[in-house]
Amino acid sequence: MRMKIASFNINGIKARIGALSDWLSEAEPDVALLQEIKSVDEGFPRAHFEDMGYHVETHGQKSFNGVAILSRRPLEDVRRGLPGDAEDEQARWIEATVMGAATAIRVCGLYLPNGNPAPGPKYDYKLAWMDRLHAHAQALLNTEEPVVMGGDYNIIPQDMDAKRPEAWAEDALARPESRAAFRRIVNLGFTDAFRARQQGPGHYTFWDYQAGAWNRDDGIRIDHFLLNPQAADLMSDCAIDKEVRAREKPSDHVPIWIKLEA
DNA sequence: ATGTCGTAACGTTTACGA
Repeated sequence: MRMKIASFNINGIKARIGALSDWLSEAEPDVALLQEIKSVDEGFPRAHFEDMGYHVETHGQKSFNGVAILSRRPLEDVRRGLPGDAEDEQARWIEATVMGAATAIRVCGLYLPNGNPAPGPKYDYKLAWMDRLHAHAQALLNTEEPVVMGGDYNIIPQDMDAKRPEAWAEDALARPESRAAFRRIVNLGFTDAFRARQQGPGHYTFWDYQAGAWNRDDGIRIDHFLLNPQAADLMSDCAIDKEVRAREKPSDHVPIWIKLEA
C-alpha cells in the first residue's frame, strides 16, 4: 500500500481555502501537513476538509504561524507543540500517528522560525528552537518506528538550493549557524528525502511575492522532509509540485510530497 | 524600485511578519 504524505505552507487558510482544496482534489495526498494556517483552532474550516474526506487536527494561534494535519486515515496520539520550553506559545509543531496498511507512521508537521533579522532575538529564538528540535528528533529516533518530519524548515541547506545564494548569505535561512544546526539534526540519522531522489541545483519550494521572483525562477528550497532510517527504507518517491506556484492566488510556497510503501 | 502578500484592528489605512 502506498501512502502519499505532503507538506504545504499555505500562508493563511482564509486566503488559501480555494487553492488548497483544488490541490488536494488533484494531488490526493493521504496526509497533508499544513503550515502558516494563521488561524486559531476554532477559525479553521474543519468541516470543509472533513467533507472532503479528511480527519483534521490543528494547532493554531491568532494571526500568525499555526500548523495542521489532514489525513484520510484516523490520527492517533496527537501532540501539539515542540517539547523543551513550556513558555513557548508559538504554534509551530504538531505530530500524530497514522496507520498505514502495514505500518504505523509517526508524522510530524513543523514550521521552523524564520529568524530574521539576524543577528538578533528572533535569530536566537530560531537557533534555540532548532536545539529543541534536535533533542526531540533524537527522542523520536529512539522509538525505532518510522518517523517523518515534514514542513517549512526555513533553511536553505546548501548554496545549490538557491538561485542566487549570494543574496541569502547573511540571511537567517542560510547563515552558517542555521545550516550547521540543520546538518546536526540530519546527522542524527535522518535522510533529506528530496536529495535522496534528486541531485543538483534548480529545485525550489518558495518564490517571494516581490520583485517578480517567480517569473525569474528566483527561488529557494526550504520545505523539506526528513526521514529516519525506518521511514527512508519505505520511500519510493519524492517531488515538488512546482506548477502550483503559477496558479491564481497562490501561496508563496508550493507542496512537496513523499510516497511511502507503508 | 523599501517592489508583495496575509492578517488584525479603536479599519476605508496602518502595522507587523514573512
